[in-house]
Amino acid sequence: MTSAPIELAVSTVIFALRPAADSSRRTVWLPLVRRIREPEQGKWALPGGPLEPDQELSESAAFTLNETTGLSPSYLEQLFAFGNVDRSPGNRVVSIIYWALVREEEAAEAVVTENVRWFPADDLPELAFDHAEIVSYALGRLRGKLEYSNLGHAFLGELFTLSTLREVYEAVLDRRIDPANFRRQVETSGLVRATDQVQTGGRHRPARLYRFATPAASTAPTQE
Amino acid sequence: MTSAPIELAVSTVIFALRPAADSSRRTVWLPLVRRIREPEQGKWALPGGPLEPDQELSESAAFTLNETTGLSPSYLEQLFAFGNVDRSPGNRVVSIIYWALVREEEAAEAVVTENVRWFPADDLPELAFDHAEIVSYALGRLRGKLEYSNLGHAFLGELFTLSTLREVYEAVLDRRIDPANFRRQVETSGLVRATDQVQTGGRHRPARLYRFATPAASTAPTQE
DNA sequence: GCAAAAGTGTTCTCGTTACACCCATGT
DNA sequence: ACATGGGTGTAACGAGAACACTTTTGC
Repeated sequence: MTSAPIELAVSTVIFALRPAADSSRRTVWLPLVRRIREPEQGKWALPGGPLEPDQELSESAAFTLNETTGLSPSYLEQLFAFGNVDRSPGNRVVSIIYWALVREEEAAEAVVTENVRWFPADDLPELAFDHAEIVSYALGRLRGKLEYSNLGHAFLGELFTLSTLREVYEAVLDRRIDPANFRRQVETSGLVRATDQVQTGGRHRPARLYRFATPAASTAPTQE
Repeated sequence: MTSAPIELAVSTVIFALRPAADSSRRTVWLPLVRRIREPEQGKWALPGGPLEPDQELSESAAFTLNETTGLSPSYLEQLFAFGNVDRSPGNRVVSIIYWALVREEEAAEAVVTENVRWFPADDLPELAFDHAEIVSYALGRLRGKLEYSNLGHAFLGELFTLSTLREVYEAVLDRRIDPANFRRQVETSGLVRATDQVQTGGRHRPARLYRFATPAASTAPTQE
């Protein structure tokens, strides 16, 4: 009289910046996969899969991320473990959710198939299971964390202008930021260092290029 | 050729305020259980156990908490899922960790046996597995969260003086706080409401009693 | 020259800190 | 009376918001 074992899965909320539908500016997008079997067949869901016995949690997240988008994450962190008894009809699944960021330059090359598609974070289709709630929670974490860390790093390449960095913040936080104040805040934060290069080409004064002072941000208690 | 399944456990870091060893003021304490079998037999560990198929994650945490201390938590929130491949010798265990607060008045009645004992958070014995790392992470969360929420609620009864509340903050954050400034900050925060009662008995001016404006704090994405 | 974004300067407000000082009670 | 913590007043400081203004490019 052994009951069915509890299934343990790892799924990932993957964020990237992409031009908005009206292409005026960038907004937050994420890739979803269409479920090809029951339960919830046909609905869109977060990429993920069962945890393998010899696989670290973050490895599992990175694996499904690559499987889905063909990309490598520039940032990856555990979000939360969702395990409500009734979150999946018919079986008990505990999902450990990660969230990841990928650079815009790379996200442009991401794989798109019949069953893998990118959606704007503020205009999602109906999602399977409790995944809508998960995405909403992940978005909150992204916004919150951007304000007290150098998370913008993960969306940008090595060199960038302060305008570009500001656009990242405006896209994620979905509000305008005063360029003058933003400049001072970033410069005094110490997270960023000016280079002696500038970016020309715009119909205006060239912008100085910056780089991040620290290589990356990882705040999980363990680097698993 | 099926490999051993991954074990899924739920453990809890339980915090309470208790008088320090020199009894001068209160500090943070937590209960640990002694492992009575391998692996890591004899070492102290966080209370926990395997997740049952029909049990919510938080139910499992509350169950082991009650089993260990005989108490009910006034606050309970998921902390993190620890799942490194090598964190437990011989088998693969993914532990979903909760952290909990219990009121001082109740914590005084907590069960203590040969294999269950309370320790000061800043003077722990050698712990089993990665539990020392887990406790350290939980302490950081407790301190961080205290500063931007009404978490102090969970340590206190319904009525309290602002001095008592300040002592909670001083115990958790382990630093002195200016009473005058603390008073103003709390009063303008709106988290607290003055009553028309005072507490007499001290050899000084009676202190006004306050109560929290909101019944409780729960910030997990799901109330599981 | 003009538009546009880069970059600087200035002021205002508000929250935090430090600390002086008064209040009300028990002994 | 006086010690003790409860409670109020106030000035200094610093971070952030608002916005005027100057600089340097492309066209």
